[in-house]
Amino acid sequence: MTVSLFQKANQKAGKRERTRAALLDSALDLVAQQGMETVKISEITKHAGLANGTFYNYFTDRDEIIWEVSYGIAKEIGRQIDEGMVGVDDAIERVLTATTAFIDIAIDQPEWGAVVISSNHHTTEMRKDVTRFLRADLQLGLEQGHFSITLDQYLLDQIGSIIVVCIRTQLEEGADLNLTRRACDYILRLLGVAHADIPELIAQHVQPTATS
Amino acid sequence: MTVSLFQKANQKAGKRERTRAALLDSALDLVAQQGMETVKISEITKHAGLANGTFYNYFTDRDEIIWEVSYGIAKEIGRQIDEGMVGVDDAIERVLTATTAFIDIAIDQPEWGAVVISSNHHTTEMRKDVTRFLRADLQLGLEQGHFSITLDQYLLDQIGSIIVVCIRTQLEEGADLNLTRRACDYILRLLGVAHADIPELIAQHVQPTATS
DNA sequence: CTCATAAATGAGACTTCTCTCAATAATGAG
DNA sequence: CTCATTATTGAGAGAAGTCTCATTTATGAG
Repeated sequence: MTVSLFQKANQKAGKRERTRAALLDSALDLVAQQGMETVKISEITKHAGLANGTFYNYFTDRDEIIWEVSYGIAKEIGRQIDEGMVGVDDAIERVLTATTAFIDIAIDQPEWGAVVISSNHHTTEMRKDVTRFLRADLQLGLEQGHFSITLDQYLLDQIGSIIVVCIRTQLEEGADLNLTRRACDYILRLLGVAHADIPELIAQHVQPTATS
Repeated sequence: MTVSLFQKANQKAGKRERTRAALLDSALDLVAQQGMETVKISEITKHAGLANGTFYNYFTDRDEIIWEVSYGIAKEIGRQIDEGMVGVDDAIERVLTATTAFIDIAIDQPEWGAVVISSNHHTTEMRKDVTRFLRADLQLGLEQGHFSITLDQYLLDQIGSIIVVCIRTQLEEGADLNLTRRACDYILRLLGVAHADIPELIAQHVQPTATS
């Protein structure tokens, strides 16, 4: 159940780094279970197998660690998405690839999905971070003549929100590839892609295999 | 600044009803300012000009009053929207009318807008309540051959979420009729309305006059 | 192995609320 | 106006956390 996003590459780092990562991973776990609002410091330390006071050797307060958890996840998801996009040149393909990758990651790792959803509601900053990967692809699509849109943060928020609803629904009701396909459909409709072309485009890109 | 949704028709009711309504209106005000999570009971009573203990003559705990506030608003918005829809027969017109009315109400009365946004995130029940007015109109649109959709809660959530993003953006950045028009545009695109028809449809329905 | 340094510990002082209740005040029917 | 009923009051007990700090424990360079 426990993932170790922060421990990851730090196995051989000094004790200080390892304890810090243990606290972050513990916080991630708890945020996943109960949301960002209600996690208690005493829970984070207990769940990490540490004493209460240890927390204060590493973070000044609750907000600080919660923010680092969110940001760490956002960066990691961005990294994973980029990984799968190398060599994809067509803007529509890029949008579909990124969207399905994003949703797959969030569903495969519900801890992250929960954080993505909370962050999206609560901070404009995180929202910009999460939608940044889309902006360049939409710009490309405009240049390639695929889209009929006004490209600004409002549009990015609307698309991000389609993705978030898709993730939230699957987290609540169970994974369902069909909902991912429909999210892709809705996004292409929003972007003004010709209605008749959409089914074929999606069929190619949303295969019933999960990400690695 | 203070609205009196709950006091409204109760001016002549007994003292009990008036105090209860005062607490609800006070809670509404505070929820609007700081969200549903952080409102304290002691704040609600203080802001209503009552003593702390009075709260417990009317509600058992925080959740109870917060839920009543949300639900009261949802019902009132539904009522106001229905009011403006009498005699509108075409499904597309109905969807546009309801959408713009909803957004206008939430922007005109930011207290309500804030609650709508919070409720949407937090309870499936409230989400169903808020999207109920749409369901029948989408069914009508299917029968009239206007839409190309699968009509279920997922679609309703996606449309609701477009509206919520529109409201959130305007609450954060100031009222902007253009964002309302674009939300309508996005919704019609989502519903599969022919791209070429949309501008004209929207121009008729989103006038630069606010609701009554 | 030794020892200076760094890390971890957890009891408890503090803070910030919620909720109770005996005492007080207001209400309105007769 | 009277008085039983109903509503309000606010002090304080209790619950649930946060954060501090003197003390103990672990680490690893020499």
